[in-house]
Amino acid sequence: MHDMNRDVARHLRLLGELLEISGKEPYKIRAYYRAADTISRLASPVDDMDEARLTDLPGIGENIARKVIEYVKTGAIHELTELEESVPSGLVGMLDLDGVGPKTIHALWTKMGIEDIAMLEKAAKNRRLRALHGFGPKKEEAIIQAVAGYRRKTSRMTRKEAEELIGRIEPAFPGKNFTVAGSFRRGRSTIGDIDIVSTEAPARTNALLQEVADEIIDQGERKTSFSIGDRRVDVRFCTPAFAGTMLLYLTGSKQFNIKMREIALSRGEKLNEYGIEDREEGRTYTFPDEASVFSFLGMDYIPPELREDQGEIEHARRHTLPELVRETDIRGDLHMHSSWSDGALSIAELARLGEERGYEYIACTDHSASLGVAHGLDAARLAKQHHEIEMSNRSHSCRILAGIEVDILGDGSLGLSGPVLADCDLVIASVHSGFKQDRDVMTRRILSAMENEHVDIIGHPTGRLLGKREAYLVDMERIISAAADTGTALEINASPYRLDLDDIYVREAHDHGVMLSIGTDAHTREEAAAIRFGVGIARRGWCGKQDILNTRPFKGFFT
DNA sequence: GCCGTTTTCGGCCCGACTGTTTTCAGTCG
Repeated sequence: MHDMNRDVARHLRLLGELLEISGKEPYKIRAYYRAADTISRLASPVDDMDEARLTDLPGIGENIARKVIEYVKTGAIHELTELEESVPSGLVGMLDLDGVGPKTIHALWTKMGIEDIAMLEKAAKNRRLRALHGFGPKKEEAIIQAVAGYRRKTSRMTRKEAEELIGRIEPAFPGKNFTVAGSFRRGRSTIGDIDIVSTEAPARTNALLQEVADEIIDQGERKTSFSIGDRRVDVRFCTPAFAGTMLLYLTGSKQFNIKMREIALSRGEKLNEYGIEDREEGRTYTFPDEASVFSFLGMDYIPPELREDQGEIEHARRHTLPELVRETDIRGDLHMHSSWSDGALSIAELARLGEERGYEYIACTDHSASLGVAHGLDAARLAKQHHEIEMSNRSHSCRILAGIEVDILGDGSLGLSGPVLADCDLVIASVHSGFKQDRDVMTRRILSAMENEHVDIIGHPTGRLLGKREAYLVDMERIISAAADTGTALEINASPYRLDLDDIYVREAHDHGVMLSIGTDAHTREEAAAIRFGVGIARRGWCGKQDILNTRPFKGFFT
């Protein structure tokens, strides 16, 4: 995300949190949270937006627009600065404790002088909290547990980790009557907790969940929450008759659900996870699947990946949603490594793997020699590799494209010369060094690679490693605009550790008519299956089949 | 504070579960 957008979003959120702890009106607070949300998922920087452009954004009115402009100009928001002076800074951190919310914090602060997590923990252990109205021994114990949980709090999971966790939960559903919903189903690049809808009998499943759970958080006939591996899992039980509204509800997103319920309200209906109640007739309609819910509300089916309240609801009502790319549309993987550099598979093994996966082609894109660590290829070895690729292509139905992943060097030049690149079928240019350059230098560095006539694709364009390394500083607006001008494709790197481009930039690129390519960056057999993650990100970026380079058939690929 | 295929004012999604309560507030998703 753009730094300024991130800063502005963070400050608006903080403003909301401080107002909430101060006990201000909930709707005002919600407005700040919503505005922070909008700005944090904005692809273009707020730096140079005027009041008119800002107020066009959903959830941002005159008041918040002025605060955004104030922050961009002065680096501070006056109202926030004042609030920070009157509210101890440690209180905001207490919001991260499970089961501790703004009302609790307000009471602890004003009635007991508790100002941070350490003070709270001490008071709970000394059994002083039970003196407060509404607090008892169980609440004290819950707070002690919450502090412990906070200390081992982990960041969001990769999708791969989430899949492994789901694998550990599966034994509790021997009948397989469950669907993973939430951000996992929406295809988000990282996952916080796991949400599950199940049509199993609650009593039986609850007993089985006891076996897989590390700790049961709460348990009921309709809903059970537990932790496993320091992750939270929420299970909602339903019958097949109302599985549609239950799945819709638990898939979210939160903003999407709010908007859907507002639409139902405007029709004189009430939407919840059990169905849709016609308030006039007083009868409730139930829906066995999501499609019938959308249909009832006069909308087209919205794929989970689009459910973020980013315009998809309006499109669904006007019947103008795009048809999204599917995994079965993918005809080849455009980014794989072989044993010629740091991969595990030979060229022939790549071809066989491609055949097994039903691909027409795989681009073998090993590293160039300038990256010493990865047994990169120089011109001589590349020529030998091309010969082996030719041999393989004679005997396999899956064609290997003789590609290269060439380094974009610090000054924007490439790790291999023009004539060498000209001999390749496909050239991916990627940044693998000098991540600390300033924004303008990095941006111009990538732009010069895009201007090189041999470069087809920019690999993992922002260089992020999820949960490990932030994206380098780069002006994605300029990159996207240059990609449109030069006809260079931007990669959606499908590795679950990267998922780079981020979906907000994919959507921006898509809107600018930029072609995207999906590549797994696989070094092993197993990693080649990651293509599904990349397709998910493409879908979240509103991409159809026509927007993705590797949905093209082998013939016509080079046209 | 935001917003309008009812509205420029008066609304703002909805329900499960827990703990501390005698009927509900707080938190969460």
